[in-house]
Amino acid sequence: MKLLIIEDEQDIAAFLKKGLEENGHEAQLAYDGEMGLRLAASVPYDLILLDIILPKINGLEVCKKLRQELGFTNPILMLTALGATDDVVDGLNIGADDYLVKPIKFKELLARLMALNRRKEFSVSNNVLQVGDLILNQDTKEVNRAGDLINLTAKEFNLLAYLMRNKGRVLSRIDILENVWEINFDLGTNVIDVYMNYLRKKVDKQFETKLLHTVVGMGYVIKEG
Amino acid sequence: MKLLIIEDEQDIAAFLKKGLEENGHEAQLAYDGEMGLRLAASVPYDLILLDIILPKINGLEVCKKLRQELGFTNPILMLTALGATDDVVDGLNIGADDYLVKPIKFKELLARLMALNRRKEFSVSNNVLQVGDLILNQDTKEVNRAGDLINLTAKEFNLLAYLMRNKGRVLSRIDILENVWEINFDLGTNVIDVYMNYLRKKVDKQFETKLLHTVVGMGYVIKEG
DNA sequence: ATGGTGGGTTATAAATTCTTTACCTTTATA
DNA sequence: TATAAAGGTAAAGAATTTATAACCCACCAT
Repeated sequence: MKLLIIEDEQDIAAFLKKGLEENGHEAQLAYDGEMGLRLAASVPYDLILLDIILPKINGLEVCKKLRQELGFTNPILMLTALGATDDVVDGLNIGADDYLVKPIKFKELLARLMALNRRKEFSVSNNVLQVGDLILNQDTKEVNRAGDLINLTAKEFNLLAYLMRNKGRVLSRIDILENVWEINFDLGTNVIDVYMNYLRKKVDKQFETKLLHTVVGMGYVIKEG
Repeated sequence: MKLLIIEDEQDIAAFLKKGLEENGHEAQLAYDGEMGLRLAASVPYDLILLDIILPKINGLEVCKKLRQELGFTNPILMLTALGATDDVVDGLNIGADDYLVKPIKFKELLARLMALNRRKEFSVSNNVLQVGDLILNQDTKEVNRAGDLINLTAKEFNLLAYLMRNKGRVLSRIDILENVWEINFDLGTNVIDVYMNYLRKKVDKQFETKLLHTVVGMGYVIKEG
């Protein structure tokens, strides 16, 4: 497993990293909440070990952001000082999966990693794309916006996924034809226009802020602004 | 949720039962391991609270039997005295999902119930797959739905197992061909369609809620929704 | 040989999706 | 502001996809 340890106490962090690596895992360290979030946003971890007491952003806040803003779905295991029951309760309510009380017994940590991992199998790869409040899951082929399930046909789904994979980038019709329709010639068609229209009806119409934008003479983009 | 509390200390048991019921759960009591196993065998509980120190059969033994002999797949939450770390580690290795240290803080218990429930869907034992009320045992090759035994041929079984292992994920015909038929070319066949049809007749037809879904242009999924 | 069973193909109707067409609206710019 | 180009949209028709019944074949036990 590839793990992230967010922990400011250097000796504990080093102890955990060493122990985990000796047991065949790959562990990276972050020394404060900010750094932890930055790493989690750029590397797909299987599990995150998260200390509650941290500089800059505390662990509970980090946990919430991991779940809500980064859409992190793998297990989060919190580290807490003995007796901080309220923190633990908060953490579990915010989206942590488990916790360990310091001082950490390594044997117990490993047992808990196994327990968490057993049930993880699904959220393995992060095949979830997000733009604003629009979420597309490439595994389940489900699309949600602000909680509502949106029903798309296969072509519509592929077009939206392609746009979302290139969020913020303007895609020409040729780009889109090549990548979604797998055609590299033919410009005498307006299928794309028609499909953008379909998508808009399903994705944007009933919402205030529009995500699908036309750039006249250039193509289409999906973005929040 | 329907819970079973296996606990010999009457005051703790009563305290738990009362608290859980006040929070909208249904709780039953067993005062020793034997009674606990008997109840678990006859009633389908969503979760079991299990004390480790028990008369007749101790909690660890009960836990093992629940998993191995009764095929109980829902969460087991162990109750343990402060400091009994080894018991906890053993319990987690044997198949428990979590533990609580006595004295029990009720607020924490509730938070943990929520946390367990969120991830409950993934069954613990590796050889038993479950989607809704459909249960497939990869060891005995038995398939049940709502208690009825369903008779499948080998191919049907493998196809269903593959779908269930990927519950919620839409699988393309190519995925299925590769994994169930072990063919990586050939698309001039519709065996899959035909077999899905067989499965539907046996698995879905006589039930109100359908589990097998086709996603036009993408493939098939098994899921509850 | 015979009949049953599992595994697979073919054929076809029905459902759904895709594409084109035709016409309308908006935008850029001279 | 006039004009051409670009984009939006409804609707019809084409094409693809899926469900299902019927059929075929190989294998196995009798």
